[in-house]
Amino acid sequence: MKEKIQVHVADDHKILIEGIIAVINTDEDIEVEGYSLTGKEVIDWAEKNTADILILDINMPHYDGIEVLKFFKLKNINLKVIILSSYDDVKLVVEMLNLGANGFLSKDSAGEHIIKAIKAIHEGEQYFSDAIKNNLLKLYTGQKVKAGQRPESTIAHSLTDREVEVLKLIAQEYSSPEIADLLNISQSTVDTYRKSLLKKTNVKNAVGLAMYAVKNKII
Amino acid sequence: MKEKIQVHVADDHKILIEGIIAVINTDEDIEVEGYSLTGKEVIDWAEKNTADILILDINMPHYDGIEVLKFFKLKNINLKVIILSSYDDVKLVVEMLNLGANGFLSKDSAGEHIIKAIKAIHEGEQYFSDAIKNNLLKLYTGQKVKAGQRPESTIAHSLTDREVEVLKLIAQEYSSPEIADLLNISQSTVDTYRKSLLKKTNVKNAVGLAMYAVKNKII
DNA sequence: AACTGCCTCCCCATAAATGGGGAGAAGAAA
DNA sequence: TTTCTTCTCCCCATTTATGGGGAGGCAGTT
Repeated sequence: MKEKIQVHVADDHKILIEGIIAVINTDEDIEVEGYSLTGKEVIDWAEKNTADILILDINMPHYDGIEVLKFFKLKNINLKVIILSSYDDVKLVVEMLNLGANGFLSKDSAGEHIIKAIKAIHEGEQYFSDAIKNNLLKLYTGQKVKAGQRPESTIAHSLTDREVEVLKLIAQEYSSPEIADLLNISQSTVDTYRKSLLKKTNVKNAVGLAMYAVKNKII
Repeated sequence: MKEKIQVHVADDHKILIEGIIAVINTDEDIEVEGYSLTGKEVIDWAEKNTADILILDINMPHYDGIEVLKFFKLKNINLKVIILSSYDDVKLVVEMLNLGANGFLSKDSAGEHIIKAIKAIHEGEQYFSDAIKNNLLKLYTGQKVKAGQRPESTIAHSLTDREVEVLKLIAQEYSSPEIADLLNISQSTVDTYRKSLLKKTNVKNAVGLAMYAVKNKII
């Protein structure tokens, strides 16, 4: 008799965690090792414990999914990660793939998909919700997304630290003069960041930046 | 032996529904009658079927929670409704109370709270997540929120149809000249709407309007 | 008839945002 | 050393957004 696959679940919605646990418990080969309610809890947990697979929500208080992945990369923590997402945002998927995520599940998908995803990823494959897979294929026409293969990021023009700082403040309704004040830099500099943010994110105006920040869980 | 309380669950996240069903099944007095994945499904269901209590997500595709409540009011459908919310937005709570919602559960709350909420509401009381209750009390100091009582809305300066139209376009990155074009009105008029929107929503700028639109599920 | 809410448009002015360009300093990477 | 990135700041100009006011038309209510 083989060992059960150990899974850790991280999501800020307790009800959802309970649902996932209930679903996973219907399968004999998988076991929920524990759960975390915030990104901080995940990081604390990962420093002392381990599991085979982490199911990770991208939207959590105190360090979101992306920051958790960055932490793992930094600390060389090797954990297979399934991203649980409300969004089928392709840019986000690419960024997370580059950060080491192994699969993506939309919260819309039925519970049974969790089981499939866990087993596939445990076997070293990748797993994508249909919606996400389709979006990916549209982007990387000709490139197939299958086990062991990872599409190269072409749009990962990731924002610099300072750009993210400014973006956060823009999304919080601050004007350029106010941001300049808060960051102790000149308004010209803030405006420079505005321009590069508009270019990099490919949106039209500050509203678009705010929406981008929301979608990408920057705020 | 008394009848079980019949509950219908509406949420666009199947996993969450499964979680709620799993939780509810642990209680002997409650039974899940069925579920819906979109607002439209809820409305279709409500026209032919009934239950004691509806657990309703505010954020669903094809008619969101608020529109479902409005439909119930219009059709005089009397169903006790528990709102399942990711947001503790007070304005939203007040609006939904006025539309006939009986209780509010944050998705953050543990599963056991669902049971409590269902039973309380079935007894004719109201039920609020702690976070929501606290916010409400802050607003209506002195007014107690308990069974049979419903706080009067003081901030329900609900937006007019045209204002909502403009707001939607603002949140989609359109500028005033563009909106004027789309709605076949003059830029001056669009700017007038911008002003009244800023006043009514009490935000600072277009970014704030966009965020308001997101929070209040207007887009 | 008087009132009220909503939609529409205009005047004025200032503040803010966008779009283009250039450029220096510091530090990391090659 | 040279190259690259990031952060910083400035010039220019135009377009948008914000803030204040007023006002007519229209529909529905009292």
